[in-house]
Amino acid sequence: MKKAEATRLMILQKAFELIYVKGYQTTSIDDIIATTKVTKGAFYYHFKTKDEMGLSIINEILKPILASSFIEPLQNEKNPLEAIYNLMDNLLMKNEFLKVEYGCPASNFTQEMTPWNLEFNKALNELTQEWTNAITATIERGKKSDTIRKDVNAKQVTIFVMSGYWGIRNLGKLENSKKVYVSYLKQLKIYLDSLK
Amino acid sequence: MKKAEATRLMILQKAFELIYVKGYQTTSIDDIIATTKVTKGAFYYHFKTKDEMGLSIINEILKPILASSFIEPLQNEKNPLEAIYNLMDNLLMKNEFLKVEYGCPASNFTQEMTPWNLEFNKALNELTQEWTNAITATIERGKKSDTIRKDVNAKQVTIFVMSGYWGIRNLGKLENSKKVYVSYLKQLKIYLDSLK
DNA sequence: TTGCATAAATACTAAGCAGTATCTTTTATG
DNA sequence: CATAAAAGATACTGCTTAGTATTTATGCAA
Repeated sequence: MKKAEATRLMILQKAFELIYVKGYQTTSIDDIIATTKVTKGAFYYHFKTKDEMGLSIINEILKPILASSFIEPLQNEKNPLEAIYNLMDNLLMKNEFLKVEYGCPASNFTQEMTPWNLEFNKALNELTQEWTNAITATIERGKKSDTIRKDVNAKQVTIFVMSGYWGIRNLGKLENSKKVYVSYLKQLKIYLDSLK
Repeated sequence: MKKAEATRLMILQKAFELIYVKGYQTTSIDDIIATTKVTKGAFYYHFKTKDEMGLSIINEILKPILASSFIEPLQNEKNPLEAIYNLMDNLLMKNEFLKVEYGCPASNFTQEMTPWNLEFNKALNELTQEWTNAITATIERGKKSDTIRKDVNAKQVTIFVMSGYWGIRNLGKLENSKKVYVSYLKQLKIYLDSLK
């Protein structure tokens, strides 16, 4: 029971890294069993299909990453606007797992799987919704504590900020350079300051 | 010479539409010859490989679209900030070819082909660079005509605006709704106004 | 009309793909 | 230690893929 759970998680982890680099469609099960050194029998013991594995990656790998790296940091800072800026700065410039040349895993997944796979779409939507809610809540906190103007539309700002993040990840991927991240962050700061 | 050129273009056009909907990897040559009703012999007469066709799509289909729908509109309006806003509004809300559920073709291509295909990356980079230059030039025009503050960093603003566009296309794809476009556009307007 | 390059049709190949059937090993429990 | 279930190994299947080899039709210059 214990060791099996470990292999399952190891498969998910390694498969996730492969998919992050190569994309879901182009990562074959043979690729996965080659890098995990797990046999096909073992793979199909743990997962009925490739898509079941893909969904497990979203729910068991991506969700915890979202919680720890995308949501928690927002809740541990006092100043809401600083919290949002620092989150982005950390994700783009300091996070060691997310690489500029591979973009954002959730964004990649979305681009690749949506709209032709409904189950993936649903799982990714939930993921995004969680992040959206966390950012919106942070802005509302700012409005309550008077660090953000009352007339600011929290939901709209969230969408604007999130779209910028996804877009700059894609742009960084294209240019293979963090330079664009720096520009983005500077303008993000200016934009966020305008909400005070 | 004439009819052959026509079939070639027809293949590119139909293949582009298929790829826009399904993605490059998952669009097979058999898919393409089925929908174009062109035989494999004809296809491989016009294109040495699938990737050569893909590059031709970028250069012969995407580039003209970029010029006519993404760049020209910027040059035909007097007020630079309005030009940028109206461009985005048109692309997101009014353009009949670009569908919310399929996102932005260039962004999709970038996400899917970069970083593992250098030639695609180069072609897409040129494409993006052209758009970047056009937006930056528009902002500089605004600075000269005093409709935009002199201390505004044109390049930075361009990157910020472009990343927002790409991101919101991806978000729209995920939610399969133009609602997010409306939110994005409202905040874009506020942001652009802050540059006056 | 003949000759020849351009253009297109047909049938094939070799490799890769997700998934399965069947067997063997490991592990937990009485 | 016996045994049954859990976990993993191996070999295979049927199908799809990009690309090729070869043949056939078309259009145009002489």
